[in-house]
Amino acid sequence: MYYGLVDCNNFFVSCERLFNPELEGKPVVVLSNNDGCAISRSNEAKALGIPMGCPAFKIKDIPGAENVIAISSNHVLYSDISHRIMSILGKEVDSLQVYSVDEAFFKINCADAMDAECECAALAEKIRRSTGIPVSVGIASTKTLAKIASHIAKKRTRKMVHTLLDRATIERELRLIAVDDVWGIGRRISEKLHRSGVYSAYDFTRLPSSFIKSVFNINVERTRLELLGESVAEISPIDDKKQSITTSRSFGRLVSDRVQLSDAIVAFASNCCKLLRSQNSVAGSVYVAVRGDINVPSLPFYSNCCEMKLQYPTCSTMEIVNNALIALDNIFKEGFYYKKAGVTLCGIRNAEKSGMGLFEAEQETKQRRLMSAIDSINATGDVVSLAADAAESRWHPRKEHKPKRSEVLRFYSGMILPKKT
DNA sequence: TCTGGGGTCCTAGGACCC
DNA sequence: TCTGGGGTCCTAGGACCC
Repeated sequence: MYYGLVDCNNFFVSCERLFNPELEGKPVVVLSNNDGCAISRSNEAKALGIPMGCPAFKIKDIPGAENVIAISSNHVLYSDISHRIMSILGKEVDSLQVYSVDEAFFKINCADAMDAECECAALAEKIRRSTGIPVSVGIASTKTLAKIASHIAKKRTRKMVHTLLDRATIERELRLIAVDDVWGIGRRISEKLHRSGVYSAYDFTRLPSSFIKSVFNINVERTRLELLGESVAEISPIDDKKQSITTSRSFGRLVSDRVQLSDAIVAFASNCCKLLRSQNSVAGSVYVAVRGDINVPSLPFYSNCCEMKLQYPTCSTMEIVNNALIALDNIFKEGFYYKKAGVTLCGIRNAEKSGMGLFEAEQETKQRRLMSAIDSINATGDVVSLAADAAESRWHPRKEHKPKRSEVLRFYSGMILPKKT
């Protein structure tokens, strides 16, 4: 049994190219919310040296990057295409684990590596043909090695599939890979590893287990075992329910007005509640955070947060919005300029097993009926953007590189994308 | 002018209980 | 006068991911 990882190539850019074939072969970046920074780059943009997360205003200063095409992100579109890809995968493979919007792990029950490679090549081709999105597949004996294999397919061999099973080959590859690039080793841990003279993934595998467990934690040791071919990260069972739900945004312009900030909090909290109800859950607390802009040294910086425990677990927009506004009152300070705010719902549990008293349960059921009626009325709208449009608030994010809506619709209606049921 | 948004998991330490 | 030890639960903060 092997592990496979399907990874969509330059996913957001590839999605945009579906609707605008003129973007093929050109350097393209997709920008984050508020057109802040690059969050997806075409191979041509990567070749120009535009790093991931590069602030949008710095891109034009990179030599050769004057003609880069920048596009405001459209996450609704990307999520739609992602669902289509995952549903194709779901029909073709065993035990699919959707890991992110553009990645999924699965099990391969082939007798030998050759068969596995053929099967995965057919799978990648099927996805490309039916969605137009190019993907890379990594095959290995553990999930961590499958990640490395798909990385090699993307960056080095430029083939759809790469298999990493032979022990000697694995060792050779691990010597070439920086420990920083291993899945599960982030900035902090790699800094610490560097201080111990560990730079390559291979060096990392040579460290004693006891050292890693005492200096780091069990997850880092698991990563080491996975690199050595011992599978300890299983395919997790599919559970779509979120344990926390966040809506947060950077604002288009700085906001100092309490009413505008409240507008944003109401919209964010409402959006969280809509998501909460869509997974049939209730929340135990609501957490509100606000912060200034650290990049404007001339203004005093302030950031704060406040969590409100709800009287009983609920999915009621009214209840949650009220508490979010109380939380905002607790932390709002007059005279400061705010760049970002967010609302998070915590203590999420199943609505049926929420452990409420009889009275609370009755109240909650009434609220839930009312809310589901409102949800069906609003089924087509987006609470966050509706509120923003109505108030024309300063906090509404900028999207100056948005493709014309008519173009997207025209492509969209003729496309392969699935109808939502 | 201008630097995203949304998640998960682990751990240390405090509170509390017996 | 004398002031333990161990278990469990919760939470804040840190680290990671895409």
